[in-house]
Amino acid sequence: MPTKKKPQVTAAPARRRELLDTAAEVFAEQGYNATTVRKIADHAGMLAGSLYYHFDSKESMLEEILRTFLDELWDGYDTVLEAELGPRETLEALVTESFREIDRHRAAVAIYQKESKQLVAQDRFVFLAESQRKFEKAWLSTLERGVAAEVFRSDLDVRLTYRFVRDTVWVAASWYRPGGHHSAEEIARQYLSMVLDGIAVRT
Amino acid sequence: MPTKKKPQVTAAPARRRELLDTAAEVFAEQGYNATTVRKIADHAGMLAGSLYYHFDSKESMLEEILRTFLDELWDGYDTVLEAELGPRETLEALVTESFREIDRHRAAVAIYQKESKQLVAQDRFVFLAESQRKFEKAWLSTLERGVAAEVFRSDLDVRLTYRFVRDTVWVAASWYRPGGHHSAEEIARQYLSMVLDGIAVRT
DNA sequence: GTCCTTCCCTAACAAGTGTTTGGTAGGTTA
DNA sequence: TAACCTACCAAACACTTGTTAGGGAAGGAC
Repeated sequence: MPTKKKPQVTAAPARRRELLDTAAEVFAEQGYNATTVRKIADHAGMLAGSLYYHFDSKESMLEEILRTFLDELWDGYDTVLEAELGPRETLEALVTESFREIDRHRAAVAIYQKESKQLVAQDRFVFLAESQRKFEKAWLSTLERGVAAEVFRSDLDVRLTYRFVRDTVWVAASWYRPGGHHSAEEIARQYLSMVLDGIAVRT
Repeated sequence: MPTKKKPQVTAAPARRRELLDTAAEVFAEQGYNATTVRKIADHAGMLAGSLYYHFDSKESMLEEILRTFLDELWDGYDTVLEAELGPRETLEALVTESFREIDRHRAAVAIYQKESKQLVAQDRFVFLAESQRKFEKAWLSTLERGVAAEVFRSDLDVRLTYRFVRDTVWVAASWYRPGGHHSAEEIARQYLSMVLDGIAVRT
């Protein structure tokens, strides 16, 4: 009774990565639901059925794309958090790191932004919810530390501030294009300047 | 040769409005493509085919939802712009007006945010592109006036600032729920405070 | 009563969906 | 040469999709 053999997930999946990249591109551009496996196959220069040699399902492609992105994101975030910088420096580092991730995983970030809300309800995507909780905890505690240390304003609702900073950073993925006018670091610098000091002239 | 009669679009469409509201709700929650006409019909307590007594197609529902929203949005925006306030007061009024629209058209705004990018390519949704141009012009000129009048900082990229303010405001629709902790005006006030003066303590 | 309009249902349609099955060309190994 | 593995194709599958055609119940107009 020979079980069907699939290519090793753990082994070096050169072609697999290629296909995931093109899939991510199409998902980001057209939306997950509007993307048919035939469109993905078209972009990859093959037929729809051939994708199933590499992947179990369309959904498993999406899962792998998001997992890969979040794994790398948390690599960066954890490094920042373990450095135990001051609140303001932590915020600056987190924002900068976020823009670097947008630079590296533009498509995955766009997909995450658009689809995560509907995906978290599904069992196979619970890891999205876990990531969100961890994310919120990291940011909220940084903001609260800053308020306690009197480097961030205390007259603002912290949760509102959190959503403000979070959204401000990540929506950039919807218009950011690598190789554009500004580098990720330059955008991070200006964003930080706006978030920290505002856009009004100081009087 | 009797042409098929559809209910008058111009006449008072009480039921029509109801159906559009529920459709908008489902579109916003599940995404346009993931929403089937059967789901909409379910939420409205009827069968899928019955929707076609009121509407030509699923797409025409979406169009009417977005058109209605944008019409009301520009009613508010035009009123603000015609008042010819100073740049800072204009920005404050535009932001406040935006949050009021989010309060009134939460579902439509969420749909707009998620789908407009893919819709503008279609002929029947060109009005989205026109609105976007008008929108960008209104905001950019306000920001530029502010820089010239030295009420907004001149060391920031104006286009970046534009996207910053724009996104900052509209993504709120993704988490805002009417009847929550803060009113639309209260959120607008705090957002404006952050955008204008930043979240850092002034030293 | 009859007629007409409004609003919905029943039942089906064709097109498109994700997925499966069996096959096969080409390279590698024995 | 023979056996085998990789990566794909060809063709179909069951199901869901948006949409349509015909019918009928309720109620007001005449």
